[in-house]
Amino acid sequence: MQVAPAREAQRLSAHAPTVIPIHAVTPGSVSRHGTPRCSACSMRSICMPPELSADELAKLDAVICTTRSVKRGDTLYRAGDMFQSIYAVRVGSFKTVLMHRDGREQVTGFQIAGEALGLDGVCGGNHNCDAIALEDSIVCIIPFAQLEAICREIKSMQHHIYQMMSSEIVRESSQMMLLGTMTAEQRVATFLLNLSRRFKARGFSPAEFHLRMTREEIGCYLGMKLETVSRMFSKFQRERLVHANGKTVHIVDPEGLAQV
Amino acid sequence: MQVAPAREAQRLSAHAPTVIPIHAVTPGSVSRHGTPRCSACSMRSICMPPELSADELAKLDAVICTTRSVKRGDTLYRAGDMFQSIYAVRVGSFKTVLMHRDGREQVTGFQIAGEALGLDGVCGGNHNCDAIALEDSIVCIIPFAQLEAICREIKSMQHHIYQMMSSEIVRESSQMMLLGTMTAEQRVATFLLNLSRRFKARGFSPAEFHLRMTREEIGCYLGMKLETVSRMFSKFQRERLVHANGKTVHIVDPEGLAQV
DNA sequence: CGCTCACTTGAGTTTTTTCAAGGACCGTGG
DNA sequence: CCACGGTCCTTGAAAAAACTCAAGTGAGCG
Repeated sequence: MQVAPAREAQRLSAHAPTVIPIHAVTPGSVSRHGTPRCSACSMRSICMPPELSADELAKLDAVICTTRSVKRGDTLYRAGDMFQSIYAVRVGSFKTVLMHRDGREQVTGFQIAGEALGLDGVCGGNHNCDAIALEDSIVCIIPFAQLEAICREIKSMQHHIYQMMSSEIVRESSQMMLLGTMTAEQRVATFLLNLSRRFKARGFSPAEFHLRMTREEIGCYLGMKLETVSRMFSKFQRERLVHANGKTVHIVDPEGLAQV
Repeated sequence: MQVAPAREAQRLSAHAPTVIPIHAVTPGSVSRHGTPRCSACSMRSICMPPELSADELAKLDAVICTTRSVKRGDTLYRAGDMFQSIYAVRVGSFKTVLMHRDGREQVTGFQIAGEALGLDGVCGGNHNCDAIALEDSIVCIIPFAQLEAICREIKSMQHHIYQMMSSEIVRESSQMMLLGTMTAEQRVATFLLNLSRRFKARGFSPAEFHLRMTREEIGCYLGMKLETVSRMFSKFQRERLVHANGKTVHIVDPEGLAQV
């Protein structure tokens, strides 16, 4: 079920754990990652506030000067690691996993291109969860101390960072509602529609996409067992709401799915 | 079960939805709320970074110049209200409630004295949930635009606000883990221990306290029905872990509770 | 003093999990 | 090119957990 990474990276690049102003990404631009400068980055409209001057962009370029590749299955950071930077996913996708002492695991989010990682590390100075690449991925490294300095100078950047963090709070609230009040069926439907919406917002098909995560990871995110996730996929298939073949998903009837 | 508000307000004043540096509050100081100036506020050590100069405090005083009383059951703000300020609970306690179109409700947090409210409003410019007082309460009003201005000047304030927001992200992650992976028994145990810890951090008894929320609100926060909450309380009572009489809770065996 | 609201408890039902088995797909190496 | 091993996915049947419905109790308030 693992398809060519380059194409897949693009397909999946439209989550929204930390809400950032979202624009379509022209296909092809995502994989062009030789330029670590924000001023030349095709994803700038996704990561950054829109109203930056050339002068302000230059300041950003001076700070965000490195990227990092993370192979599928490798960690970008682990819980307990010292916090120094936040990250913007440039290519690929990640999951963040919170681990309890007794071994219980909770996937707290899936992040794709244009989305932020590591905001949980600001408090306490250590990362709070593991960030693991779901496929070969590339992130921009944004040293937080320097970002703070920029935010003291550029009002719109300051506000943007506050908005990013607030968006993450809101996203997590929604996920709490999902976990606290929805049936297994509703959770899976909501999950698929959320993915769909994010893909659409990036200019990809909202109806057909590939999942980079396993049924187990989905279950771990939605608070249910992998078998239950699988049963819900089968149920939606019987009801002609979704056509799923392994990790390939085709949403046939989005309205029907929303009414589940 | 509603006891004299003044005493109760103090008892409950030790949650930690948005983690803020926590110190004991000397009894009596909380209800002395005629002074809306941070420089003279007995809770400053809870709300503010410790290393502020007199000059910096003066700037804060100029901004945080109003408080607001909210009667039990009244809303501090509602979902959809325009966002202008964040709030610090000075006296009393609140719940934040997220409502789905179909009527489903999720309590996303309980906030007590010294804790922040409204950070979810930064993104989008509107509040995202309802904040409802669990008892007669008083909040400090902190206009966010002015707070941002201060943060551009005072580095430690800037970092403090980032930490507050990050703490809220971390708190919500933990709640997702609770909702996603724990049994009803574990959820209630975790809830009680969390309350206990927060009370203790404020100088109140970690072993004995009053709940300001109903079983239904607890259930709504923990993703279960009120009957299930009640059964867990009874179970803990039978097992001599907790002695509960209505809203009065006595934690008899914290270690045992932690091992549930 | 009576009413209402919150809480407790029991019995039966529903949902989800657990355990188990089998099948599909992928990458590897012969 | 094909066989093989591992991982992932699907499905069924039984068990466990939580919910629903229902009844009854107790405490605070007007």
